[in-house]
Amino acid sequence: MKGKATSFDIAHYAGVSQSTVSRALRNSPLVNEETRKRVFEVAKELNYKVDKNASNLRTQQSSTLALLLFEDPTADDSQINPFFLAMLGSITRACASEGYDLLVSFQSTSADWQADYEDSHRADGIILLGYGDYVDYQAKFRSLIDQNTKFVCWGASVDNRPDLTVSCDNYGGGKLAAEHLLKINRKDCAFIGDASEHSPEFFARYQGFKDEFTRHGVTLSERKMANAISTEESGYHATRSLIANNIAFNSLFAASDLIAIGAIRALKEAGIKVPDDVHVVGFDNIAVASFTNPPLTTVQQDTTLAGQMLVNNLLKLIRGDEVENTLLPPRLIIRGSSV
Amino acid sequence: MKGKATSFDIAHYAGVSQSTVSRALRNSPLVNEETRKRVFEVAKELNYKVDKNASNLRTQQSSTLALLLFEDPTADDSQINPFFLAMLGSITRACASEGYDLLVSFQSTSADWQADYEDSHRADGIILLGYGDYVDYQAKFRSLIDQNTKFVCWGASVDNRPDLTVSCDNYGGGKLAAEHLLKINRKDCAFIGDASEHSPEFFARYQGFKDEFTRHGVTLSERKMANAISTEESGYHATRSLIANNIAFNSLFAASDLIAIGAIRALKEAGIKVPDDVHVVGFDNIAVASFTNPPLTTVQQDTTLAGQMLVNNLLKLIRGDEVENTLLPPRLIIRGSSV
DNA sequence: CGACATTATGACACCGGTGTCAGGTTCGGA
DNA sequence: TCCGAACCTGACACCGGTGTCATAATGTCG
Repeated sequence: MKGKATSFDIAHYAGVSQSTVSRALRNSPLVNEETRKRVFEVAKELNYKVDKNASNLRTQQSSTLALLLFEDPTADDSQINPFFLAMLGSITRACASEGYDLLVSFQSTSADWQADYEDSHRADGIILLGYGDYVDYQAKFRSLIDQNTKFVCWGASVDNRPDLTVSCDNYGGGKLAAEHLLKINRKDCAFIGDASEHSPEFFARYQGFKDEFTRHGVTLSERKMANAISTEESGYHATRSLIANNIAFNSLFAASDLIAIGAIRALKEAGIKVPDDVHVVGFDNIAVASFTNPPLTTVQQDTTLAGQMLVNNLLKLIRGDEVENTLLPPRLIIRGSSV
Repeated sequence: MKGKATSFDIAHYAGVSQSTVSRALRNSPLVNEETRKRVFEVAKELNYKVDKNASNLRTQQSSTLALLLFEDPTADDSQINPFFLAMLGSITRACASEGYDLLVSFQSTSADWQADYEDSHRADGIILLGYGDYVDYQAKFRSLIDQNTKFVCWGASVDNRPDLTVSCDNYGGGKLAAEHLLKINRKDCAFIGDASEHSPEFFARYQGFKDEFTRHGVTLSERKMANAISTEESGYHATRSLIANNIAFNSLFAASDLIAIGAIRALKEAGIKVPDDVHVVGFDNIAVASFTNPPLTTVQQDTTLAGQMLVNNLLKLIRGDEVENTLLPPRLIIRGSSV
C-alpha cells in the first residue's frame, strides 16, 4: 500500500461501497451491524484515518479553534507573559476535553490580523488573548462581527463593547486588594500600572482599589501613581522613579504580578524592606508569585476556569446558543509580601 | 453576499475564469499583470480568503505542524511544566516565522496517540515534547517511521534511537554542574532525580555529573541519591526522605529546576540553610529560577534555540533534506543558591 | 506570408470525503 | 399473494480549490 489508505481502499477490501464505509465509520444507524464491524476491521488493518481536509471541506467546519495571542512588544522578545502561558495551557486542555483542536498563533497588535483563521475555514472560532490595542478595537471587532466571525475575547468587559468577553472581575479584584491593605492599616499606598482607559483591565483594578479606599474615607494620592506596562522591567523602572522623587508610601498595589516583582526589586535595591517598610500586593497569581522573596500577596485569576469559560462560550456562540459576557470571581492570596 | 466568497465569485466579478483567479492569487507567472491586479482588487473587495481545506485537500499538505505535549501525570492536573510552556512559546514563534501554523495538543503518555494528526492530513509533521515513556518508544517510533510519518522528538539522543531528536547536551550540562561544585569545593553531593534508563535525560545529566566527579577522584555515594520526577512535590519528598535518613551532604544537584525548588523547600523546612549549609544546582533555567529564595544556580537549556531547531529540522525532514540529530550546548548560570 | 514560439486563458478532472436520492431486500399484515 | 414499511446499500453530485491540457491571441523571424 503506497500512500495513505482512503475510504475507497476500505470499500474495496470490505466488499462494500465507499458510501457505506463513510457511514459505517461515522456510526450512522443506517448501516448494518455486521457490515460496520467488517469496515472497522479493515480500517484498523489499513491504519486508516479520515482525511480532515476532505471532511472539513464537505461539512464546512473544522472542529478546530484558533487562539491568537497578542503581545505588547517587549525588548526581550523571547519572553512570553507567564499569565498568558498559563491561559494557553488551560485553553488547550479545555479544547481537548471538548474534542476540538487548537491552533495557536502569536500576533502583533498592530498587524492586520483580520481573523484569517476563520475566513480560511481553518478554525470554527477564535479566542483573542491580550488584545491590548483598545484604541481602535471597536472598529476591528465590528468588522469581525459583520463578517459573522465567531470570536471570544479575554479582557475587560467595558460598556458598549461589541464583542463577547470572558474576564476576571478586575474591579472586584482591586477591591479585594484594598480591603486587605485597609484591614492591616497600610493606607499610604502607591499604585504601579496604567490607570487610563488605554488598558481597561488595569483601569478597572485601580478603580475598584480606589473606590474601596474612598469608601473608607481614604483618598489615594495621584502623586503616588506611576505608569507601567505588564513587564518586570517596566515595574522596576516605574517604582524607581517614585523612589527617586522621594515619594513615600507604606504599601504598594501593582496592576500585575510582573510589575510587582519589578517593584520589589526596585524597593530592595533602594534599601526599602518588603514587607516591613512596604507591603506589596500584585495581581494574577502567576506561578512565580509563590517563589519570590518574599512570596507575593496577589489577587488570583483562575486561569483554569477562564480557559474553560472561553472555550465553552465560544462553542456556544458557534452553535448559535445564547451567550453572555462572563465575569470570573477573583480571590485574594495572602503571602509574605504583606504580612 | 451570503456566506464566504469563493474563487468563483471573484472570477465572476473580475470577468475571468476561476482557474485564472486561482493562478493570479498564487502569483503564478502565467497570468497577465493587469489581470492579476484586477483579481486582487476584487478579492480584497469581497474579503476573500483561500479555503485552506480545499487547498490542503488538493495539494496534500497543510502548512501546519502539530505539537504533542506529553505530560507525566501529576496530582495537580492544572499545572503544566513551565519548561514545556517555554518551549511551546518558542516553537510557536518558530513556526510563525516559517509560515506554518501550529496545532497544540496534550496527550497522555499511555494513550494510543498514534500520530493522528499527520495521518489525517491535519499536519505535515509532528513535534513530540516530553514523551517520557521510554520503555516502549522503540516500537512506537518504528511504527511511526514505517508509516512514513515525519516527526521530531525533544529528548535524549540515546544510541540506536530510530527517531530524529533535538536535545540539550544533558551529559555536558551535568559536567558543567559538577565542575562548578568541584571548583568551590562542595564535593559531598546529593543527587535528586531519576538516574535510571527510564528517563534518559536525567540519566545523561547524572552520568555527566558523576563522570566529572570521578575524573577528579571523587566518588559519588549511591546512598545520597533519591528518585524524583520533574515536579516540585516530588523533589520535596525525595529530599525529605534523604534528610529523614540522616544522610549528610553539603551540595545538591537536582535533575530539574522544579525538583531543585522542591528540594530547597525541604531543606529550609529542616532548618538547613541554602546556600550556607547546602549548595543547590538545578537544571533547565525556567523563569521561576531567578526568583526563588535564594535565586537558583542552574544549567540553562536555550529554549528559543531549541524551538527553532525542532521546527527547522522537522521542516527539513518534510522536505526530504538530510537531517541529523542536534545537540544544543547548555550554559551554567550561577546564582545565589551556590555562592 | 507561413511556421513557430510565447503568452494568457478556459475547460475539466481531481483531491477524499459527506449527504441525498433512488432502488433492492426482507418481513409483517391484509 | 400482494403491498407498504423498515432496513440497508450504491450511485452520484458536491465542497472549493489546484494542476494539466488544449487553445486562442499575439509576437517573431526567415
